[in-house]
Amino acid sequence: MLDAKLLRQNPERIRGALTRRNEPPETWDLLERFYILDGEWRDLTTRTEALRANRNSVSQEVAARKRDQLDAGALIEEMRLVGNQIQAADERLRVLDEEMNGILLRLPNIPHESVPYGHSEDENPELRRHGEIPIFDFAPKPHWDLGTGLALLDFERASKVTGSRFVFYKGIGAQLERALMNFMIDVQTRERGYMEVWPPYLVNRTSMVGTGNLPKFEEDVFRLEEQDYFLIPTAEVPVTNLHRDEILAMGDLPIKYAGFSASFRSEAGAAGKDTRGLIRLHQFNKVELVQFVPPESSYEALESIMADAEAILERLELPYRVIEICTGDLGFKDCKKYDLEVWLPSSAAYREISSCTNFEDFQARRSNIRFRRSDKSKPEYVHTLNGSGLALGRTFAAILENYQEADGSVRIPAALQPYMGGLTRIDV
RNA sequence: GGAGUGAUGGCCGAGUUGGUCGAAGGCGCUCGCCUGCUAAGCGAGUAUACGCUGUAAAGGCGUAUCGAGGGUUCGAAUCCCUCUCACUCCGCCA
Repeated sequence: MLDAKLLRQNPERIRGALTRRNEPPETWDLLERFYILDGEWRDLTTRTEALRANRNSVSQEVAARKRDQLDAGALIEEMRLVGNQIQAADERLRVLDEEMNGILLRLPNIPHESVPYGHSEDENPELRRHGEIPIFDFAPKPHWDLGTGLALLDFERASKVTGSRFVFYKGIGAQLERALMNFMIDVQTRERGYMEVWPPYLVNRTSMVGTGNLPKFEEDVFRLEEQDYFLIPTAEVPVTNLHRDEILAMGDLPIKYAGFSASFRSEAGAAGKDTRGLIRLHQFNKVELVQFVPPESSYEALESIMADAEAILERLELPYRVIEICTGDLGFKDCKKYDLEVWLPSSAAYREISSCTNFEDFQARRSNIRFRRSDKSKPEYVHTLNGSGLALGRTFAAILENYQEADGSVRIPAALQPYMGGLTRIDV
């Protein structure tokens, strides 16, 4: 969330951000509403605190008189009235507070000045491409055909057991998914300085609010009926919340975690989109990279986190491109974001496989994650970042499609072979 | 799931016949002194947020915070209620 002080002191900056982001009128209404509430809140706070100060000093007086065996009845009576006024004011302040906080939690982040202006995803600039797009002398099959043909994937039974948008990985398929997990985690922990974490898959509401997944996007996630717990939509949520309400030492930073988890998305509103295959499931696996850094180095960290994700694609020798997200396509909590998109031959298109984001202090402020430069200095908010490194399901799909052969068999990328017991190809 | 105990400042730990408690004491930390080095010793300091005021910085005044929320009271760390979490024992379970 944004700093309430910033809203007060620099309304033009906030309005500029909303303009650049192409925010709908509702967001503007929220902002104007905030200013109205804030005026009343500050006025009432000042007056209430004066009443409190008065009551505190008179109460001392009461204590003194009682000690001296003097009558304090008049003072007590007077303070009873003051107490009533305070109570009424508190009531109103609580209401104001709640609504203001609700607004703050719903106002989007301010895009970094370097983010290109644009209205929608169509205006996201492509920064660069890597790898050779494979040329097939046959019609490349989609991964779901390859996967079911090789008995690696079973969508039919998954929809019997659970429902649509779920999958069973089986046999070599399950092994491949597990190999991807180990490969990705190993690269990030052994070569790129991340600490491995395996987080809870359920989190409480406070954690979801902390990362910015709530209150605005409740329809996108799964919630337990009997308890206010949510299935994590990404490991970003539990891993970022690891340090909620903590004050870190400068020497601890940067903190870098690579977390493996299943991710759960309700995909509300995605009816009809990507209905086949591994691209859009209610549950998928992902290795997520999360960093906590001092503010001055967060943009450097964004570049490095992207490089960490790219390392996986490069080692798997998958063709991909990098795009930068323009202001109009930026997520609610993002300051700046890059997407990595992998080539999928069956659709002859690049598809998102990783997204690397700098949130600056947006999440840190919500979840109260701070650090001290030295023992004497005041706590400051850290900057948080994350990036997928990578989404396993989409990587699985990309391998099947890019490494397929005319007969429907699939070669195993060299980097993965040690994780597959030396297997070099999956034969029909 | 049943029974019980507890939650105080960076840490430990007093305080529970309500008032002089933002909170004793110790440890840690910071600065200064002392000191061949180290250790020890001496002195001072050491929470956060918000509001008002104000500045080049600072500061000043006030309010709130003793797990969270609510209540009683002129006044609550201290009394009452609800919740959360931790620990112990029993049961169950991977």
